[in-house]
Amino acid sequence: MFDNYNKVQQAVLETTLGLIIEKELQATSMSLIAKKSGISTGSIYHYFESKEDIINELYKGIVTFNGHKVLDGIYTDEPIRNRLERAWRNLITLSLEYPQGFQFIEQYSFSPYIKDEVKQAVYEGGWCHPLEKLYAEAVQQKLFADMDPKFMVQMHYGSIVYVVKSALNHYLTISDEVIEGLIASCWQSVSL
Amino acid sequence: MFDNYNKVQQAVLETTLGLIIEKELQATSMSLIAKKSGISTGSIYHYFESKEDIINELYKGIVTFNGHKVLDGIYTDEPIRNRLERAWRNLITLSLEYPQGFQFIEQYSFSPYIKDEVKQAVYEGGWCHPLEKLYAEAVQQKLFADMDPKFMVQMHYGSIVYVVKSALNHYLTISDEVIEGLIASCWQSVSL
Amino acid sequence: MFDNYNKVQQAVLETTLGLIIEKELQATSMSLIAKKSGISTGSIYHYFESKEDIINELYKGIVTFNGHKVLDGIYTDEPIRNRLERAWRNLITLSLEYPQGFQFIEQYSFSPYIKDEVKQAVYEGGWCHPLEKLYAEAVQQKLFADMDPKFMVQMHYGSIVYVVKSALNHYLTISDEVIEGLIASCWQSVSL
Amino acid sequence: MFDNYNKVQQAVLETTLGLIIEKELQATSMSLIAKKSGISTGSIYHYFESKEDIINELYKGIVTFNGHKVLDGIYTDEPIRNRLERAWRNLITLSLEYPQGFQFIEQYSFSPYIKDEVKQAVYEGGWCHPLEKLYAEAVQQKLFADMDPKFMVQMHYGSIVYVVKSALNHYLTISDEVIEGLIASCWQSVSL
DNA sequence: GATGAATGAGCTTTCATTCAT
DNA sequence: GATGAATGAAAGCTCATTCAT
Repeated sequence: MFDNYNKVQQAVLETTLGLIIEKELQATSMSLIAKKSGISTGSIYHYFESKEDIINELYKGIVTFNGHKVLDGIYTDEPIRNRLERAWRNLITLSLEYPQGFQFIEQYSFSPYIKDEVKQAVYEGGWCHPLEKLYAEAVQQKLFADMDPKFMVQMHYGSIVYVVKSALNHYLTISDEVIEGLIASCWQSVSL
Repeated sequence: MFDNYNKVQQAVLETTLGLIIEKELQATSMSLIAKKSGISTGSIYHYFESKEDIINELYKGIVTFNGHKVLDGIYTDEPIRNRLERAWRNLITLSLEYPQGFQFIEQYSFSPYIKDEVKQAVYEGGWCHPLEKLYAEAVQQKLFADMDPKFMVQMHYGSIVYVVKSALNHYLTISDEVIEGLIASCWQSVSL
Repeated sequence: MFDNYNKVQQAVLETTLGLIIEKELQATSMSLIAKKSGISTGSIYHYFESKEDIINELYKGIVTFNGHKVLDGIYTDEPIRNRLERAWRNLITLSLEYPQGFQFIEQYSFSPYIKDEVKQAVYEGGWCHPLEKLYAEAVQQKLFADMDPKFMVQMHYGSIVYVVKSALNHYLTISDEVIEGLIASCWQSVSL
Repeated sequence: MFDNYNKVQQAVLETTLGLIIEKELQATSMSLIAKKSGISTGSIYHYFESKEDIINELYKGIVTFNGHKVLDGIYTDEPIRNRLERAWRNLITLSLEYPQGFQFIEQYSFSPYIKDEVKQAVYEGGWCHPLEKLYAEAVQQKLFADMDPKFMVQMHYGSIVYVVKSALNHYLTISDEVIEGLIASCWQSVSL
C-alpha cells in the first residue's frame, strides 16, 4: 500500500494504520508502534520527524493509493457512462477491500492533526480532479444537468461512502444488487 | 443544544465540543475543559464519570438534538415529497447552523472511544427510522424504486453530508441553488 | 466497641475500622466512609477534626476497649498465676473475637499517622501497666526470674500476638490445646 | 540490601523504604521517590510496573535479605541449642541493625497492598521453614515439649519482635543482658 | 544506521476539606 | 446541626522525544 516508502517506513505506516483503526489515535503510542512493527523508536524517529509526521504521511499514502485504484481504467475511449461507473465501482471495491484505509480517511479528514496542506491532497492531488473532468464532459454532452462538477462528485462520493460505512458498521448488507442500485442511482440523480 | 442536562453539564458539554473541534480529542485535556468552562475538574467528575463519559454524552446529546431538528415538521398530512424534502432541508440547515455538532458526529461516529451501545443511538434512536418509514411509504406509492429504505436513507444522507463537508472545508460554496439541486438530485436518484 | 462516643461518632469509627482492614488506609476515603456510614462528610467534619483525627480516635478507642477486656477479672484475690493466665486468655479471646481491632493496632502502632502522644496510650493508658504490676508481684514472690516486668510483658504479648496473627493468616490453626500450650509456655519461660 | 536488583532498582527500593518508614506509605508519592532517588518517574516505571510493584519487591527483597541473615551459621554440626540460639541472636542483631526493614515487614505484612502470593514468601521462602526443622529436631531429641514446630517458631519470633519493637519505640532499653534473658526465656519456655 | 533507556511535562483522576444552603 | 456540591492540589502514571552507546 505504501510503495513510495522504504521497508522501515512501510512497516511503520502499516502498523500505525492497523493500530489507529483498532485502538484510536490517542491510544496508539510510539512505543506501541515500535513494539508491533519491530522497529525501535530511535529508528522511527530517524525516518519520521514526529508522530504527527507519521499520521500525515499515512494520510498522503492512503490518498495516493486510493487515487490510483479509483482511476484505474477510466482513461479509455469508451463512453463516459462506462468510465464513470467503473470509477465508482473501483471506489466501492477499494473501500470494501481496504477498509482500514477507507476508515482512516473518513475519520481523520476533518482532524486538525492532519495539516491543511496535506488535506488539500485529498481534493486536489487525489482522484477528485480527474473525476470532475469526466463530469464536466458529461455535462457538455448533455448527459448530466448543468451543475458544478465538483458538487456532483462530492454528492456521489458521499452516497457511496455512507453505503459502505453502513455496511462496515453492519447496518446494511452489501450485495451485487445493492452496488448496481447505488451506481444506477448516482447516474440517474443528475441525468437529464 | 443540551437541554436534558443541568447547567454545569451543559457548560462542560459545550466547552468540550468547541475544544474537540478546534484542537482534536487528544489535545482536549480535562484541565483545559475545566479552565475554559469555569468548572473545576472535581466538579466535572461529580457530574461525569470520566472523560470517555463526557464524549459519549456529547455524542448522545448531539444525536438527540439533531434528530429533533431533522424531524421537525415531517409529521403532517402533506404529500410525501414535501415532507421528505423538508427533512433533508432541515438536515442541511442544521449542519450549516451547528457545524461543530455536525463535524463531531462525522469525526467520531467511527471512533472506538464512543461505546457501541451509544453508537446504536445514531441509527436507532435518531432520525433514521422515521425517515426510513417515509421512504417505505414512497416505495409503496410507487414514487420510488423498490429498494431497501435503509439503503436509500444512507445514500441520500451521504450526499448531503459530503456536500456540507466540502462547504465547511471551503472546497465548495453552498448557495440556495446548490441546496435545491441537491434536494432535487436526491429525489430524482431513486424516482420511478 | 466505642462506648465513649455518640452515635454518629460510633458509626463513623466502626465504618472506618471495617474499611481500613478491608481495603487499607489509603483506599479508605472520606467519601467512602460517608457513604458506608450514612453520615454526610459535612457531619463527619462536625464531629472529627480531620481524617487523621478519626484514625487517632479509632486507635484510642480500640486500645481502651482492649484494655478493659484484657484486665477483666484480674483484680481478685486469687493467686497471681490464675490472674495472669486469665489476662492472657482474655487477650487471646479478644483478638480472635475482634480481629479487626487487633489487626488495626498491629498494623498502625508503628505508623507516623498515629500521633506519638496517642501511641503512648497503648503502653501507658492500656493494660500494660497493670500487667507489669502483676509481673512485679510475681518477681517479688520469687515465682519469676528477676527481670524487668516491662520486658516480660512485651515478650509474652509478642508470643500471643504472633500466634494469633498466624492463625488469622491461616498459617496456624488455633485449638484449645494450642491456647493452653501458649499460656503454659509464657509462664514457664520466666519461671524460676 | 537489594543485591538481586540493578543500580536503578536498588536506588528506588532503598529510597522508598526510607520514605515509607519516615512518612508512611500514603505520603510516599512517586514524585517524592523520584526526587529523592534521583531517578525520573519515567525510569522508575521502566523498571517497576507500578507503585504497588515497588512495595511488593521491597517486601520480597527485605524478606530474602533477612532470611539469609537469620540463617547464617545454623547449618553446622554443633548441638541444636547453639544453632537455634545463634539464629535468634541473628534475628535480634539484624532487627537492630536494619530497623527500617524490620519495621516495614512489621507494618505491612498485614497490608492488602502486599499481594497474597508475595506474603507467602515470608512464611515459606523465608527463614521459617528451616527454623521449624530445627525445632522438630529438638522435639525429637526430647529437648522440647511435643508441640507443633510452626507454633513454637511463631511464638518465639513474636517474643523477639515485641522486645525489639519496644526498644525501637523507646519503651525498653536493650542491653546484652536483656538479649541473653530473651534467648534464655525462649529456650526455657518449651524445654522439657 | 540502529537501539532503547532515560526524561519530565502533562495526562486523567481522586480526595480531604469547605461552606452555602 | 446536617447536607453534599464544589474545590484544586496532588496523586499515579504515560508517552513523545532524545541521545549515549
